[in-house]
Amino acid sequence: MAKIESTCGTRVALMEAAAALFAEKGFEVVSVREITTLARANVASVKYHFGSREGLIDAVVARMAKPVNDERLRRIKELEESGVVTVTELITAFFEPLFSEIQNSPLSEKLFTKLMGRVVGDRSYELPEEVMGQFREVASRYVPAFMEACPGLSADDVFWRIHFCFGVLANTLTHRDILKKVSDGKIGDEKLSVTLKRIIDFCDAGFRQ
Amino acid sequence: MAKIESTCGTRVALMEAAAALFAEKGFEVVSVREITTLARANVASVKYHFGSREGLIDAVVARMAKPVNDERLRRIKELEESGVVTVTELITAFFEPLFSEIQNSPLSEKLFTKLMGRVVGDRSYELPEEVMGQFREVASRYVPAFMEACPGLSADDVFWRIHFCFGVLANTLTHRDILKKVSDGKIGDEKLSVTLKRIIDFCDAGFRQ
DNA sequence: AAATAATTCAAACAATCGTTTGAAAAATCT
DNA sequence: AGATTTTTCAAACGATTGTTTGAATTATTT
Repeated sequence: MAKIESTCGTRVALMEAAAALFAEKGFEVVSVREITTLARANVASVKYHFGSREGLIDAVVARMAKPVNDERLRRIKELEESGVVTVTELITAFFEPLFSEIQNSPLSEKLFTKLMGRVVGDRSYELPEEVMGQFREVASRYVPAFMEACPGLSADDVFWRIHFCFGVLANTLTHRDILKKVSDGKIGDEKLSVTLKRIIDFCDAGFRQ
Repeated sequence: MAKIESTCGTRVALMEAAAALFAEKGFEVVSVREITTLARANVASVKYHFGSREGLIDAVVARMAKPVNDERLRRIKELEESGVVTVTELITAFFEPLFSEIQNSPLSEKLFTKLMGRVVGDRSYELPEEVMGQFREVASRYVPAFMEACPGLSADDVFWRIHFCFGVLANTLTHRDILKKVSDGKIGDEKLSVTLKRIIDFCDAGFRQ
């Protein structure tokens, strides 16, 4: 694995090395020594800068989730101010911020995508309370909006369908490369924006049935 | 965690204890000693009966996946012999065997569901070659069938949509209890068959758009 | 330039990891 | 019954885990 250069200190180098390794292998199976070696830092630097290994994970996850969730909130406010909101608009407002963040990340698209998928999908570790709070706030905005956009649906229906959309998202992010394997390299090389459109179309149809 | 009684020897006790722990925590974070303690067996018994820790994981996963994939193959043969096949029938034939197996499992429904979700969703570990072979065979049957059932779709479309269905399945299995948390206990207590119907309806609509 | 604070470092901590050993116990076969 | 195979067991293996220490180094402030 290539070494990662730090442009502003050990702290950032640690987070970027950790992010790359977490993406590749998952949170639970990456050791502190792997991270510090890749970041060209001392083993003790993790404790010094983040308190513990878990503190580093939390920092990495939080730094990644924050701009996405902020943009989700900004988008739904914008939508609600503009009048009647459709399911399609809501799904798009929920999914797109993730993908634009992927494209702006310092990590390679592939790594960032995998890492983001793990944040959403892995539950071997506890999400940091800071990120849980973000998700709760996002949910508290989007769930009522979805219910208003689908007057025929019960709260159960809406909750479940949002949950399904999450599943599509998480699985696609984490295992995007699997398609290439299964199809002998014929499928899975398209641009991220094309994949995003597939996801939105699928979830939109599933939601509206 | 409650102790697990063995009805036919250490080997089975190890597999059941391992299955329960893998379900609860994930494959990577459960130690051999945790497993043997829960199974009331010696540490060395894992090496004796399964060769290694990985051998035990493989055995647990294979034992779980086999009847499901067998039933999937039986179902699609049955469908194809009966004439024209619809997307809805294919999705049902693919999903239902999993859920009937869940209900027949010696594990509690909750644990088996989580474990099955990890088998489908976790990619921190490599699926055993035996199970990979099962999945390949199932895919080689279902993909052409889906393409025939959706004459308007390209191979790309079909692959991606099957992938999305997998995502819905994996996420629902692993994180079924999350809905209860997010909704303050109001949602998520329904019967498994009801949830299965939700999944099928969602994927069916998403697939046919 | 001296003093103070922030950061890095090699080395070691106890704990746990999966695995191995060789003998004791249990089960099976002759 | 004795002989043979299968299974269990306590104990230890080296390797690796996250964390901690206290001194050396660097950066910042006075």
